[in-house]
Amino acid sequence: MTSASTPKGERRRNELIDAAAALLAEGGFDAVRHRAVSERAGLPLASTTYYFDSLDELITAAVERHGRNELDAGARRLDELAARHRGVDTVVELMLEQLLGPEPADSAADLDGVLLRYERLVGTGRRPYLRSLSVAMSDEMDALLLEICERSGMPVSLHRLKQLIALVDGAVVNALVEVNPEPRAAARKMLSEALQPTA
Amino acid sequence: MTSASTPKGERRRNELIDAAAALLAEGGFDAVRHRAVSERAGLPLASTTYYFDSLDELITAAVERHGRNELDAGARRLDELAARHRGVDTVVELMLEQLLGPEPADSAADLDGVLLRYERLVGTGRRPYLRSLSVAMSDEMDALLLEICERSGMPVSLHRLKQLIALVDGAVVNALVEVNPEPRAAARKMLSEALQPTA
DNA sequence: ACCATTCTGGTACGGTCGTGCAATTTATTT
DNA sequence: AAATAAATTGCACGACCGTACCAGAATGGT
Repeated sequence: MTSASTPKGERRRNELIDAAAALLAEGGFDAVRHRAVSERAGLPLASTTYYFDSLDELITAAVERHGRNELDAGARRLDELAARHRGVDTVVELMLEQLLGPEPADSAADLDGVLLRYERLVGTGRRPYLRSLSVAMSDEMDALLLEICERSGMPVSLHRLKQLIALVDGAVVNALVEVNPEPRAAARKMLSEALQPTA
Repeated sequence: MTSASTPKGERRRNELIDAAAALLAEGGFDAVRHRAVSERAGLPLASTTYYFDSLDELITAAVERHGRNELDAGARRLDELAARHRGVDTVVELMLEQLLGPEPADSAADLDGVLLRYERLVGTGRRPYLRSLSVAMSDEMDALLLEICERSGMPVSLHRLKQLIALVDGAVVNALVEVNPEPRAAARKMLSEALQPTA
């Protein structure tokens, strides 16, 4: 069964997705297992196979939930963003917050969070069933970023935006291998330089 | 035992690394397993645990072998590269060849090859034991690319080079999620625009 | 009341995995 | 050739995995 039909069933199914999304955020794709999800949700193992035809489907739901949470948080931030001129540094910070999530106090936690976004990108390469979902979420992210720039008096074309995103993503994946990885700082530097009026 | 002490042992250990590197290139990190490696090398299962203390050590050796092969091939290409002025398009192609490997005729094979490079980058995030190795290989790659630009009459600073690499890497990881992924084409476009004298 | 459908959860099967270890083969020394 | 040491390997243990199965409980329509 791929979807529940009673309200209670729907609630349980939902709890499983929440648990799966949390595991995904903490340990990546490999952490999303039937047993781990069911234990986390406090539900029996068999409930995971009852509500999801396969593990792939469960993972898909977890990716969607996690992405949706992030995009919603981004949209909320955007709602509170007044339209006014902003300096480069501020815009950079807003974009990073959107692309990498809000910066946690613990820098190790930041690494984990950042890691997942890029595991999702690369992991989609070996998981074709995630493609359409990933594409849709990327498009939403693009729209959010466009709006941020717009409202900050620094409008950019979609084309230019994709350059900037590539710059951030590239900076991050390269920073991930460093002995002391600070992907956010690396991305900040790249983005800041690229947005500077001119050098 | 982490290293063999007889010539024959050294040879066998070497065959295991070759097999592991091949599996890595074909199926990513998850494909490097004791049993798969031993079968591929035509050696008994226990030989993998005899020559390598753990799977991590075997994976490390495979990553090193694979990276070394690629860097050596790059160095060989560089040796045959005469110093003379080249157009942007040509330099772009040379850089992509270095960063993503030579373009195979089969575009599906290209995807596999490209995927691995980025699995390695992101995978290093969750495999700290690969960090120092990955850093060293990245540095070698930087040197190779610097030299390519130099010999093509288009010298760049290390700082600028890192921007260009980030651009390529970012374009690739974003292209990986597309319904019809053409990471090389996406990277080519980005890089070409960035190197254009000015628009 | 009934019954069909939906849901629940305990359990087990067949599989892959990393790894430890005793036995065996091979090499070296006496 | 015998004794000793080193290198090699067959094998199995325990863990974890996805998933199928099925008896029973809850639910909702009649």
